[in-house]
Amino acid sequence: MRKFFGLEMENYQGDLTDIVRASRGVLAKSDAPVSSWDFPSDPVNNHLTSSSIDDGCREDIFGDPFCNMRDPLLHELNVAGSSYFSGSNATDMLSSSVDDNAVSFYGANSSNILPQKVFNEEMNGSPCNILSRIQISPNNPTKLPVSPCNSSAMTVAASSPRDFTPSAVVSTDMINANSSKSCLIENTGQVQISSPRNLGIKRRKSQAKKVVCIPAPAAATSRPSGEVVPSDLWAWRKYGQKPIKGSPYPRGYYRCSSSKGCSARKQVERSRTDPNMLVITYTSEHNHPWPTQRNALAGSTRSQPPKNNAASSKSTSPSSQTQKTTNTKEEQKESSNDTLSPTIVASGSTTNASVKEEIDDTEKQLEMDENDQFGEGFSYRPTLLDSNQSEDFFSDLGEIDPDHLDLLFPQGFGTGEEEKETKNLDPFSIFDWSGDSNNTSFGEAKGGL
DNA sequence: CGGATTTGACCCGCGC
DNA sequence: GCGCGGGTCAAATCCG
Repeated sequence: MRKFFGLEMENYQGDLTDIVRASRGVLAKSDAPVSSWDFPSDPVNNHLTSSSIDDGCREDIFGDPFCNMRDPLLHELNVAGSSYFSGSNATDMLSSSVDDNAVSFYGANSSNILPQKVFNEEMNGSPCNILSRIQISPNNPTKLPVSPCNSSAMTVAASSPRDFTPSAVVSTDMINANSSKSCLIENTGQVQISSPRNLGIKRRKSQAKKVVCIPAPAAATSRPSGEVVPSDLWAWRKYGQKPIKGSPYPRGYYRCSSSKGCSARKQVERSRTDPNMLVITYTSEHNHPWPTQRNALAGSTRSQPPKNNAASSKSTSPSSQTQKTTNTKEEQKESSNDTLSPTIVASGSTTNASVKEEIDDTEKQLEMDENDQFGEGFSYRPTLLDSNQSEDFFSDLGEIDPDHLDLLFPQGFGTGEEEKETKNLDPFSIFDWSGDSNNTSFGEAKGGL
């Protein structure tokens, strides 16, 4: 990353201050040598201190309205992010005690830590998964299964759905390594948002944005088909796609289809430098409760991408033309599946640097402050965990079809009650991954929920 | 048939 | 004022 950062610094030098404002974690990156690409021999020493990590969440200092929010999605991401390190750099995590949950999880059995090389493999775009290589210890309930798939490793630090609390913290260094350089690039992308032009856009939008950088569920180069992306609770409908200047990858535009009239939107695009990374930008907010039955109102997400030639032939976008037959299709499919990878890099509500939120200015900040968190603000509802709704939600989670879980965790994680418990640990379909065409489709997973 | 996806067209803000 | 680029709309199409 150092190397990476050097490059980025050159590219975005003038916007460093913006980076600082946007995310201390990102800022820290400039000083943190940790990188998935240029990993220090002694990651522990080179990583941020745990204190910095803990403070990392104090983005409220920077006016982060999301800092206190409990977004299941973000928690999911958050936890996942931690999990990623379990396989890649767990040692570092343990030493830094980044997250209580993570610690409890990892601390229980550090022997399962994957070698650094595994991490490196992952970060180098190897389609295969750390998770598949992680051994799940039946004797260690806290250690969660790993999903077979993709670049993201994932484990859940929480031992139960209710453990998805803000306490779960992803360190910025975790983010660094976790997010890979592409993610960092996207972080610098934040800087771009801070550019005059982007300021204008923000002004126009007059909305806060939350950016999440996650490993792409499917590498543009390797996954024939069947890749499945874990999803958040919301149903999203794609309403547009545009080629983005300077990026070989198009950006997909989604709006919430969980409820009509919901203004929540998100943008999904691949990192321009690392197709394995996806950048999801959330804008606006949900104006409705969490769907207890995900996609109850939404139609099915297409489990199969449209025939390539059909869409490709129609494509007239110059920049995306070539992508159509390669990355674009996969990306779209990923996007349609709510592109939320378990290895999401960070959580705005807990700490992190990779999830960033942007507020135009103090005025915007005030706007956010004035907004009811459940109304105008991002509705990544904090109430989820303490409301009846949340209970409903989790109860619904308990309805996950065991068959699906079997598909997800063919290796199993023990037997009997323990196994059942494990199944409940994936309320957000975090482990709903499929590495082959015989996938447990997203749609199926949704049905399970 | 309802809902999602695709994609060209349109709108808007910004820089020159 | 014009062009560029990002964001959105909406008709056509696809899919279960």
